[in-house]
Amino acid sequence: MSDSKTATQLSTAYTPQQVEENWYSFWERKNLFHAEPESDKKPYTIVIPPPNVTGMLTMGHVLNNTLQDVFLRWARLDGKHTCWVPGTDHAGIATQTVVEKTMKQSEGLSRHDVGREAFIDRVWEWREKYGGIIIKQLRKLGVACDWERTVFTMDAELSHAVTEVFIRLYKKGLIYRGKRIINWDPVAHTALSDEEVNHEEVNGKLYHFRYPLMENGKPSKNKWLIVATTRPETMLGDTAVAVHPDDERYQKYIGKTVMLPLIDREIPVIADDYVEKDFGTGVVKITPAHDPNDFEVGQRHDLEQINVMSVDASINELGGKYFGLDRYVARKEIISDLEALGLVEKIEEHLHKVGYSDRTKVPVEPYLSDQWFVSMKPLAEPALEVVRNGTVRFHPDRWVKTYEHWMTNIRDWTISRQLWWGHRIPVFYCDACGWQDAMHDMPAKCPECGDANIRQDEDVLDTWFSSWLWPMSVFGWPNDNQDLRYFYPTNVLVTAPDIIFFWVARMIMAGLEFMPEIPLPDGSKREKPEDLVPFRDVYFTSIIRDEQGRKMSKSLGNSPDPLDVIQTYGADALRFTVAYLSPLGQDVLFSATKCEIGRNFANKLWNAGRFLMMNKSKAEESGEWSFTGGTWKQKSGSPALSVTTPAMGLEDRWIYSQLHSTIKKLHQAMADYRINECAKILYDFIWHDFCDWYIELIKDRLYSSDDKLQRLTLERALYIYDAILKLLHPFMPFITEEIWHKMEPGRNEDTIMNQPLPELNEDYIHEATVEGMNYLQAVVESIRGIRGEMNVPPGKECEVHIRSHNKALADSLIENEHFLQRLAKIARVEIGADIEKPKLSASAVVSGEEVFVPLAGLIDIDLERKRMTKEIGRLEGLKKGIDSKLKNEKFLANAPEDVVANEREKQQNVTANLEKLRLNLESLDAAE
RNA sequence: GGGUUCUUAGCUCAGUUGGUUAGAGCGCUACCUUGACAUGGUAGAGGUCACAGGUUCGACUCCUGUAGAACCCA
Repeated sequence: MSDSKTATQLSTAYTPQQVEENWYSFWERKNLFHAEPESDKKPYTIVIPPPNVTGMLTMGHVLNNTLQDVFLRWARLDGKHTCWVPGTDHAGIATQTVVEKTMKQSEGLSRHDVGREAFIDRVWEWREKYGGIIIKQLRKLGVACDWERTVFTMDAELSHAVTEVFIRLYKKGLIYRGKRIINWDPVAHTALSDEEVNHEEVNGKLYHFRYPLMENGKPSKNKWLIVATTRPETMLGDTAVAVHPDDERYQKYIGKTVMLPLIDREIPVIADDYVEKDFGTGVVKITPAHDPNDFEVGQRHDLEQINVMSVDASINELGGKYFGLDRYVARKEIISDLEALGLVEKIEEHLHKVGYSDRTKVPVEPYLSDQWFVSMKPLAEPALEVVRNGTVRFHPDRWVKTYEHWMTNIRDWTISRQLWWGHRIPVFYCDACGWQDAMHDMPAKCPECGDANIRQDEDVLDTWFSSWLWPMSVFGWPNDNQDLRYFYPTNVLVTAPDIIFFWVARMIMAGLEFMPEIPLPDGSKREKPEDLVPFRDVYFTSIIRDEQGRKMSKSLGNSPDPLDVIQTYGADALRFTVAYLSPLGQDVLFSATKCEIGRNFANKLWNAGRFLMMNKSKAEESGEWSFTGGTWKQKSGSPALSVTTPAMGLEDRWIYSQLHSTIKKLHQAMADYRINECAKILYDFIWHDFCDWYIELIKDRLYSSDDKLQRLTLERALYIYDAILKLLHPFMPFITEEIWHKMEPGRNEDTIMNQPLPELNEDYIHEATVEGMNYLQAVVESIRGIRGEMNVPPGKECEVHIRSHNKALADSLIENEHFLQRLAKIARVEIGADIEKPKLSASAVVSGEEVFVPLAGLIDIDLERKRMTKEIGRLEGLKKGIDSKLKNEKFLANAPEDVVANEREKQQNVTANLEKLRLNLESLDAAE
């Protein structure tokens, strides 16, 4: 197939679907994403925030992974040795729940029916079959993950790291077991950490109950203390009522007792300054086993802790007649029973916060139980320091405050979970002698007494207990190896801000605690904080919301399926749109139709490329010349043309200048993590500078009969276009790869991924050139404006007469007057200092120069008068502002010199322009 | 209750250290199928930058307060 056919056969609309499939399999087949340590290159590493193994691709993932891919691909083109490690986490509760449900539905079995080992086998089977769908889906997005390095938190190596860390912290005394009030998930039947609980405001009730005072060993019939509670059912476990020690109303009752109704337990009235005098009646019931504050009060006063609930939050045998009832059923019955006894004082509407399980969405139960905890204070202190001193930088940096707040008020981490799926706690017990220790493998017999009955702790660890090791464990920690030495620390972590505590903070702690033993690549000791932290930069992504600003969620059904979006618009379009719409730190209101931004942009790029290729094919038609390696080659061996060949026109110098400004701005914005800025910079340069202006400007030369000029023109345009493809590639990898290959058919097995970015050369950035071009553009636009407003038919040619006193601008315009023909349908240009204003002409002032468009027979004097009056009005307003500034002595005294000078210049220009406009308006009146 | 953030054109949003004639995309209006592109081109309408104070020669930008919205933590 000849090149010319290829080019002309290109569809006028870009269709991404097939193109994207093809290139992704090409990249994978060539193993382009894989990286091994290379000592002579600088690494650039990212570890993926591991999606849940049960997960499906969401818009959140799209944003997150697009950003990572942009950073990584940019770094790669910028000469770094890039490695992006993908993987999933085992998501203890979610995965276990999914498999339990499946089992229940298909076989009617519970996990207890099959037993622990068999159940875990089933989870693995499920994972083999369905787990990691998201890993496949991510490929559709085009991400450059090193799939060969795909890891899973339950892999043997990563599990070893988990156990090792547990053992070390255990031996250091930083992991302990204790009986505490924790957050209990009554559906998943497990403890949760504080971070896994979401507090939401609900309209509840505040119940006021009468607890009869004891008099002479009997409950009084008419004296009572009124307690206020939002949770009546917990009264079954009350072991005291409390008042504030300074509360005068209740002084006389302190030390007395009341009778707990329904249960008939005599409980003391105690004084504790935890009680708020103003809340409710100032008397609170104390339930040490069901409220964290009450627990502490209970400890101070040595109160009994009575746990009245089972693991499913139903009332247990200690709840008397309510035994077996669900907590909310029990609540209703307790209220009606108390009402029957006349012990309900009142019930008020009450807005309060209820904690919900992050996983199962049911209200958590504060629950007294034995759990494992990590002491966080010692780990938090150094981790706080590295963020405060900028070793780890947050983008946007306001998250530092949130981080500081959490780190300085940090509480111990509940790490045990009453689940089967996960890393089992590596603590072993000998019941015979009471020995216990943490170790990798179960000992055959007790090291103390020799008893062979050793049992392992039943619980597993919080999934985040493996995730916090992720940047180390994916490279094999605790084994010292080249991967870990070379790729750690990673460069940037891209994550949603809602897991700043779950994950970001804890990873920093883990890095500082566990990495000092791993040497640097050169074998020297790793001791500087910047080598220990898991990443230097953390990019907190936007949150993707729907068009009404609601969070995307499954239950609302307001989340477009990214795969559908990709199918409709293409992955490039989705990626670009998401990057374009996501300012650092602000939420994004997204809907699928917004992808038209990216799709249209891709189409624009495609058609610009198609246009250049069609011209290239035409130039190659004779067979004498061919364009390869970025230049023209001739069979006879004539020297190639080059972009550095002299005689660049204004438009050439201008587009080179714009290109290098663009490169410069992109580097800066990229370094500042202002990704939406990068997308806008590219969009504007490509669409407006390159397509709207440059391509239009070179058409005359492309269509000229001088084929040398044609080739030279094309060479320059193709050079710019090639640079565009590379700069845009991180955002739109598929289409850029596709076009890059189409540009030069010989590139078969090569890839744009391995090309270097166009190098910034500031010598090309040329202020005077840009000014000259801007003048030309402004003249064109003023003529178009006149034509438009005077309703000059588009096909009708006009003349333009320019009274110019600026020789440089005039010369430049004379040199480039042919552009006015193409861009403004101007048949003839007259330019000079003594040009007369033609009668019956429309006029404008551009850069101080008067532009006249003779319009005999076409002009509508009234319309033109209106147009000019409007412009005069605008300038008058402007002048007024400037005048008052320059009259203000304080301004003259205080403002910097350049600002004042600038205002003076503006004043002169505006005044002169106004004068010209007024004169021209007068002459219009005269012409009538 | 504490903290963070937001409020700029009809809609969605940019606007980096205070000095711009306050920008873009969509939508709208008019014209245009001109030899890359109608997923397009040209021109145009549309904003007292939530409100009230303050700092400053100068505030969309900094400070305080008010109103509304969102999120996080107790």
